[in-house]
Amino acid sequence: MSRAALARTAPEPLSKDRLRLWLKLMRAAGRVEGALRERMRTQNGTTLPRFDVMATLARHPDGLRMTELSGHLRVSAGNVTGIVDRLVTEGLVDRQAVPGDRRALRVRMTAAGRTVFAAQAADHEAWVDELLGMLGPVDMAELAPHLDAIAAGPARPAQEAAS
Amino acid sequence: MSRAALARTAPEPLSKDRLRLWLKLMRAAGRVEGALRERMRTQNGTTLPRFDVMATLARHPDGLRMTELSGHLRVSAGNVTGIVDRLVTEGLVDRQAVPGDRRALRVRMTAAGRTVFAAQAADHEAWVDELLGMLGPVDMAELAPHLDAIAAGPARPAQEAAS
DNA sequence: CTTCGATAGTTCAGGCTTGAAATATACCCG
DNA sequence: CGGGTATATTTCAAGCCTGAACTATCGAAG
Repeated sequence: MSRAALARTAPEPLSKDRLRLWLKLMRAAGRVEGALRERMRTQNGTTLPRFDVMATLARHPDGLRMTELSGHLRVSAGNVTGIVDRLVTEGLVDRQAVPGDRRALRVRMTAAGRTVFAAQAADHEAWVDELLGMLGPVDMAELAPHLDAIAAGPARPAQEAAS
Repeated sequence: MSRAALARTAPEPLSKDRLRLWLKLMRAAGRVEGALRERMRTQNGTTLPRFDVMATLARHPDGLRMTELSGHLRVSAGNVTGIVDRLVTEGLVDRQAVPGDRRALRVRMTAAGRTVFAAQAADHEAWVDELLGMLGPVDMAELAPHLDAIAAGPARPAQEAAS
């Protein structure tokens, strides 16, 4: 078998391939993210993390607690505190007490925030459309499941995976 | 049929699809990067950026100038200054004058750096192999060209590019 | 030789990010 | 009720990262 023969001369090329693929994945994500960050900064005077918070809040008109925000964005709670602080200073977002729980705060977009976000989101979508313009529907259909699989993490050793 | 009908009510779903794909790409890269960062920190006492610098220097035994390092890593020159400073403090790397040019510095791994890096690189490869373990050769062959295309950036329409 | 634009590197302010410690409040159990 | 554990949020130190300003040197053109 060529598989076995290959294995004899090159014992484990697969892990090297995965390393190379990881490099490609990083470069692809980095390129798009870098371009988006730079445009957000120069053309919209904001940052990607701020925009991400706004985008999350836009999908939740009733607001989210800090913890929920941190969960949706997959960043640390302490980080969200700082970003929301800045958005509050800019008047795009506000924090309100949560009736039943004096520990918690609900973050919501202000009216000004909604207006500003609408413009930013339109630009953002156009930029992504441009930056990923080389991908047609077929390409995306091919990519998406793999990316989802990577994001879902390695398949667990049999027994636990069964759930 | 339903395709055409859909297109009539939703004229441009493609940019939304690209947005969704960008989200998936970010999540995939973020998941792997986060896992690698955490393991690098807890198990190797280092960081991904330091590791990246070491990995680049490992491929260039004669060393690289700061500018070359910054170019290979695609990060700003100021950033590289800080990371190399820390690696110098740790004794993993050193800076030497470049004979013909008194502005430039050549950064090279020390003997200690090579030893430390060898262990880190082995762990790193194993972790990537695990984190991307759900991808077989066929999956990677499918992914790679798309990722390269994204990293290469949008193809410019020939005419406009000229202006 | 002098001047002047280009290049190598550092420094700096501002912002993002994490993990850990600190606060304050909630909830549960006896 | 009281104590103990868990949760929500903030604070902090350390590090990463960028873009811009700054210093020093180079190289070429007079």
